Parts: sequence; C-alpha cells; structure tokens
Amino acid sequence: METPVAPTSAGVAVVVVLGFDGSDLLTVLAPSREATTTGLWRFPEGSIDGHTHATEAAYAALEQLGAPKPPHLEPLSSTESPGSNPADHVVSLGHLGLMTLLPQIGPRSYVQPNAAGAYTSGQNPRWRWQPVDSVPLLAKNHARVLEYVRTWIRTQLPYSKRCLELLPNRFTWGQLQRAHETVLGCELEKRNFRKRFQHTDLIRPRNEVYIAGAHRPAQLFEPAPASPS
Amino acid sequence: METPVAPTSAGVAVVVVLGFDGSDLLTVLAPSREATTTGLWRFPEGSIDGHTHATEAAYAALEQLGAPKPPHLEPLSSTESPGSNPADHVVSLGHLGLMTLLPQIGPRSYVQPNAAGAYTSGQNPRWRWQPVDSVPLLAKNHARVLEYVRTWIRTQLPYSKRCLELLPNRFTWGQLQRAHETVLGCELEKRNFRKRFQHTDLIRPRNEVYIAGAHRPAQLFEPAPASPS
DNA sequence: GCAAAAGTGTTCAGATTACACCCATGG
DNA sequence: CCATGGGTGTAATCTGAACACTTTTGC
Repeated sequence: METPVAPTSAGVAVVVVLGFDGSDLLTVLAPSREATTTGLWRFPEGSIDGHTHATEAAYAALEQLGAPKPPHLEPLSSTESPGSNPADHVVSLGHLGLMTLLPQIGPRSYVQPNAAGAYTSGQNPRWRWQPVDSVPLLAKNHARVLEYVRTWIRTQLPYSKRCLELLPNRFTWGQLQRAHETVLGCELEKRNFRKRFQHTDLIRPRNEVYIAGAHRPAQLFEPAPASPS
Repeated sequence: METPVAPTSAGVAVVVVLGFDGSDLLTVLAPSREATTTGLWRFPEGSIDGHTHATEAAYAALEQLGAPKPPHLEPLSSTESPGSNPADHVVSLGHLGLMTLLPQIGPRSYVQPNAAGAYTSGQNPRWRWQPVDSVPLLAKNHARVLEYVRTWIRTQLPYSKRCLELLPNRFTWGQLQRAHETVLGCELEKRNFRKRFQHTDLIRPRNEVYIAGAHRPAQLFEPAPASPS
C-alpha cells in the first residue's frame, strides 16, 4: 500500500471493558465491520491519531459505539499484530476498564439482586455484553489480548484496590466475595476470605445494612479513603 | 512541524539492555544527539517503520550503535511520551534484554573473578555501560521506562528462568545468589536461597567444579532443559 | 594455621487452610 | 418453623525466616 500523503497511524487503542453483574464477568464486544473478518467480534478500538493520549482514544472508541465507559482505564502491556508486513504494521495499545453492573445501594434500601440479561444495546447492536467465559471468535489479535486480560485479573485484581471497581459504592461481604470467586474462578472460604481482605485495609464499614430478601441484613462497606491521615 | 509527506512513525522501539558483571547491574546508555536534550543520555531506540516487529527494530537500534546484543528481548509494557501533542505523538514500545558480563567458564578452569571497568566502547563512545543505580539524567520518558524496568526485575526476575540469562552457561551457587542479591537489592541467606531455588528445578549440577582462588572449589551448574521428559 | 568462600539441617513464627455453629430475616 | 444467607473463632498445616558449624583450598 503506497499512501504517502495519509500518515501511518501512530497506533491503535484497544479497550477491554469488564463488568461484574453479581455472578459473571462480562465484556463489551463489537461486531467486526471489516471485510476480512465479518462474523467475528472485536473489542472496541480506535486510532490514536488526533489524541494526546491513548487513554483518550480508548474512551473515544467507547463513546462512538455508545458503549458504557468505566471510570478508570488501566494501560495494558502492548501487543502487536503478529505477521503483519512492515507497510501496514500496527502497534496496538491495550486498556482495561472495570465497572459494576450491580445497582447502587442506598441506605435502608431493599434492592433486589440484579437479574442477568438485557445487556445489549438494541436489535442490531453496535456492542453487547458477553460473558468472558464464552466469548465468540475474535478478530485480529484480540484473542491474545483477552488471554492477557484473563491472566491479569486472576493475578493482579484479587485483594487489590482495583477490585472494588467491580462493585457499587456500597457493598456487602457477600458481594465482595462473589466478585473474587468470579475473578479467581474458584470458591473461597467465607471466614478466610474476610480475614485476608481485612488485612488490606481497603474497605471500611458503614453504619448501614442491606436487606435483600428473607435473610439476615448484611453490613454495608465502602472503599476506604486513599491514605489514612 | 508540518511534514505531510513523511508518514508519522508507527512507533519507536526502546531497548533496555541489562548486564550483570558479578556485582552490579549495568545498562547500555547512548548520549542523546537531539538538540533539545544535549547532555542527556537515553536508551537505544529506533523507529519501527520498515520492520515487521518491534523486536527487530530494537535489535537494529543496538546494531547501529555497535552496542552488545542480548540473546533475548522481552517486550515491556508500552509507554507514551507524556505531554506530547497529537501531531508528534509517539508510541514507544519497550524491550528488555538480559546478558552476562561474566566470563564463560569451562571445565577445570581457574578463571579469575571478572574485574569491573572498561565497559565503554571507546573515547567518544556511542554507548556505554552504566550501573543502573547511578544512571544520569535521561531524555524523554526514559526515566520512567527505567523505573518500570526496576520494578520488573525486582518482581519478575528472581527465581525465574530468565534470571539465568544474567549468568554464563555454567555458574556457581555463589554467582546465582549474588545475581539475585543485586537484582533484589538486599542480602539473602545462603541456605534459604538454595532451598528455594532448588524448588524451581531451573538448574542442574554438572560434574565439574570451579576454582577461583584460595577457596574450596564450587560445584558448577547449568540451566536445566526446558521440559523434563 | 589462617583467611575465605563452599556446603549442609533444624527451629520458630507467621500465614494459610480447614472446619461447625448460631443469628436475623421473610415468607 | 423453616429456608437462606450473614456472621464469628480455633486448631492444624505449610511456608518463609533465622541461625552455627564444618569443609576445602591457596597462601
């Protein structure tokens, strides 16, 4: 391809958005529009040209799709499209965003647990939520991006500050534990989990409880402030 | 800068080469030639244009400097030049290479411990070895690349297969331990270190010893083959 | 024999795991 | 009263850290 006037892209920003609905991790996928990859899906992506930061470009890609935008994006390790020739070589910069699909909980609320489903954006959607454990065939190198993300969340997320991004501002031990069980892909022992998480000092109790059915009310927690005074 | 004919670079490959001389970690630095950053130093780097992979570009950058080329290059997390405007926005792809500056050891050898110094490449060198603990002011975002590398080696390198790249093909427990102490920046207890490293099954003994002065001869080891049959 | 690095096992503390019972609520 | 998830402490096990002495060599 000889297109000397159009500058080569400085790179492509790829965004992986993960949402937690209380029992599953879901990711935002968009149908691939390119001729060579019809029928495949992909993560939202956009050129970095015209943006000062790849993170900006990543948010713009979500904006254009009408997809949800998580409050924070974490830069991932870079990946390259393998096997591409020098002419159309593309550097892709990955980003990871976490968000919750659980309803925000207010004081004295009697919110029902969130029902799954209805996560798409219409009939012929430009994006949809897809459980990370059952993603369809992905275009380009996005499968390996997903693989990277899978390892990242398993190894970096648990017991970290960022795992709280999967939950509402106020949450219960049960929700926190289910988030961890989903991320880790295994069951956890209730007392051990709480003991271990308490050591992190990442959460603090509120003087509120959450009543979600015919059960004993659950203490609500919130993320602890950044640095204790 | 308006240069519509010359395509924007698809990215820049930055290479951090770390060498271990038996007591220090050294890195390859080149003097910055750009007008705005004279007097500063930088890591070797080169445009990715014309290469199919960033790793190729990284090796080419070393080649052009006449700098040593480590046998393997590990892609690092990508970084961006912060604060750059969209027009000259550059995506840089980092690479990390490890190599040994210790002499290769043959059977029945009586090699003296390697003396430090004389690591540069001439009078007005195009590159030089510099202890990672005393790097001068670096150009562009290379300081943060170095910071990333520092964390990487402290957290990823110890007790891994890759740490053997800092040593010759045959090495002693003492050398392996000193490599770890240098990387970790702290002293290690001899027996605990050996016990822990043996669990990795990364090394195997050879029927040779190494005599390095008025000391008891040391058993030589070599990296274990990839997968045991 | 003396200096210097090599080599080797055991003990202790802290962390992780496993495990069983009572509580509060809605229906 | 019963089903359901919330809530709590203790004993056993495993892992990582600390620690002292003997061996071999060159000088």
